[in-house]
Amino acid sequence: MGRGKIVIRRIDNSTSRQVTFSKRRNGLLKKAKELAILCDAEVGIIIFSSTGKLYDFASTSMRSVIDRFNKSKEESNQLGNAASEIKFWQREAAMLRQQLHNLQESHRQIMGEELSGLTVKELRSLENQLEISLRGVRMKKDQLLTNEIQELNRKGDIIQQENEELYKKVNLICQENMELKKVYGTKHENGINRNSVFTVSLDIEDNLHVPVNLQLSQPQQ
Amino acid sequence: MGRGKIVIRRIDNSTSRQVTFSKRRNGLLKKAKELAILCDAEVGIIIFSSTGKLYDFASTSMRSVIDRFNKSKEESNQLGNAASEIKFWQREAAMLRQQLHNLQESHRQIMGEELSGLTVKELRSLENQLEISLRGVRMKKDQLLTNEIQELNRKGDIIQQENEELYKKVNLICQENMELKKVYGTKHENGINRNSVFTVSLDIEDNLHVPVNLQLSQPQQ
DNA sequence: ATCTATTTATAAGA
DNA sequence: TTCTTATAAATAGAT
Repeated sequence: MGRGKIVIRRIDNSTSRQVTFSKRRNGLLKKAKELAILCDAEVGIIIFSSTGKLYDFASTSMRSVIDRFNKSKEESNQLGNAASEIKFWQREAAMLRQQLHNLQESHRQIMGEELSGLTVKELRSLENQLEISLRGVRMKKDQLLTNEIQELNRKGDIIQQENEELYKKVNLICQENMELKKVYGTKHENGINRNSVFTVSLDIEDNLHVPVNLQLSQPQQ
Repeated sequence: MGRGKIVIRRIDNSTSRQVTFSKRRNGLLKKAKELAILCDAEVGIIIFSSTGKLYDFASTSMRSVIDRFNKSKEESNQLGNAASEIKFWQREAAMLRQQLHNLQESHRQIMGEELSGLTVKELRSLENQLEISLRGVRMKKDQLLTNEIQELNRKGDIIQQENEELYKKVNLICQENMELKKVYGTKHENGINRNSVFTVSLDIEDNLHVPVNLQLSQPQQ
């Protein structure tokens, strides 16, 4: 795969050999990673260049790969006198790996992947489970939203109440002002006081509508 | 590099995964051999399929590769150092336990349990995922049922066709019998032949309705 | 390193 | 598993 075909034989030119090594090594490692991911395999690669430099890849860990290799090669323990504690932890890890694998499997199915191989009955039970889950999630969500609405309504009520009290106070003060004006108004007909009171009154009436609307509107989000 | 581009992600369909594993494993091993030869490198590859089957290659010998690897890593704690190996497996187990724990958590949530602590946004995403899963499961189930119906219809058709042919044959034989009776009938008026022929004809007509009904009825289950 | 003409690998389909 | 074939990917050789 290149400008020309080559025969598989040691490359004589040391520079070309070096370049090709670098390119192909990367290719090999990439493909090993892909194989591990695509096919859910455990892969380990060890490469020593002709100059002795080490390059390696392991989809899990090299130790795990090599240990598994040794175990697989001779069902007995050839690592020599492996202490029983090592054996214990290895079994522990194997057991956990198995559990993880099983859970991953069922998780994938729940997520709607890997459905081939299931019977209609199994699919029906899965469907049922998903419906139950969906109901649960929706109920929880609705509850949260309802709580939020209630909370907003409560706050709205408080604010409205506050405003009503303020409104009463303002009216009271207006009244007081009127009384005062009646007493002192004829002395200053230039209207400065009248105008300022009028403006304040308008502002307050505008603001009073806000909390009322707040309570009636649907909380967004 | 194929009829279509693929993303590097675990292949869901177990059959395709198996086929791809087989193809790519061969490709990887071939490239490893080429690298070793072309570039005068020492290469070792260990592959475990998802079903646990071992495939390996070593340009020299796996023992040599692994020994060199261990030496190169300059880990005094090679395959022999028990203390470090125990530590390794303990760490491995802890890591796996953590993974298992995380997956269990998310699995519980997917199953509609343990929903407290989730925000509305998270619940919405969960709901969405469940809907997608449910759609997938239902699609798969419907497909299986549809296939079953098709298969039943196909079988029904075949049986009906068979019966039609049998019906034709019977008619032909009846006709023949009639002819024979015309010729020999006057000689034996005791009616034994006539009765037996009549009975056979009735039976066959009864049977003929069965396959027709079979094809029209909806397959159950 | 980067470019690209070619070869090679392989995805999809029987 | 093995074959075929269209297409994607790797890479040999050049720059």
